Amino acid sequence: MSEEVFHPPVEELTLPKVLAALADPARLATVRTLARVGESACGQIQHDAGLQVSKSTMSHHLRILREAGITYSRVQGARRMLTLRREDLDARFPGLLDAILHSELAETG
Amino acid sequence: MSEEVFHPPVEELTLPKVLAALADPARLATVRTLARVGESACGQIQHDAGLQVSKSTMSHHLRILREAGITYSRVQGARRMLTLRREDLDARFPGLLDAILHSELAETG
DNA sequence: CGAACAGTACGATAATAGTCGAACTCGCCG
DNA sequence: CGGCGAGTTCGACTATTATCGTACTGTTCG
Repeated sequence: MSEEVFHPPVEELTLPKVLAALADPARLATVRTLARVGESACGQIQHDAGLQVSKSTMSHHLRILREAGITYSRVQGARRMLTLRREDLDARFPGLLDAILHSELAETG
Repeated sequence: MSEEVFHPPVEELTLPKVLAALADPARLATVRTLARVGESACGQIQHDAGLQVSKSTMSHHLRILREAGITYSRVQGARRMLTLRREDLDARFPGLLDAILHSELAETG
């Protein structure tokens, strides 16, 4: 009801899509940041994650995450507040998100 | 010593590369098959996984998996015998491989 | 030896993905 | 109202990826 953008239902999340969404350093950093700070807005996430990309590129990455079912976005005024869809991800791919969040040391190579 | 092809050392495995390698249905099927049957040769894996691609495409996918550090390949006669690098993956990304292998129901969407 | 088999390497092609800047929408506030 | 800030959308460009067929290397076996 209060949803203003598309989010795939939990039963439609697919492993290839989720993995593809996470297989990008910028998006991985985004997910880690979101896990750390909880709910946050696009620009704030970009800042907190230290991502040096253009606004449109950031928007693109956030769309990939959202359409893969990794993040949830609610509109609050002029902002989009994002959260991780932890429960949905855990329900569909148990242990996956935790494994990724706990592999912090291995992200850059 | 007996290695005849390149394998990245465990400390050089990176999460984006591993996730990218797994973010493909054909390669995911390959990994699941390898987890199920243990050691197997390229052609046999392709058959067991039910992959309908050309030989060169299969070879390409197997190279991606090997270079991401997901599989180990040893030469035995005319064949390459492949195994999952379970221990290395578990050491570097604890829980990741298990999470992926246990998500069998969610692969196709 | 020579044919069949296992797999790789190469080159081409088509599709996908990442990046940006500019233009746009919407809400907020002075 | 008018401008600013937050994001999205769009079009262009580039780079990467998936796929294939063909040619190749090396192995096994009749």
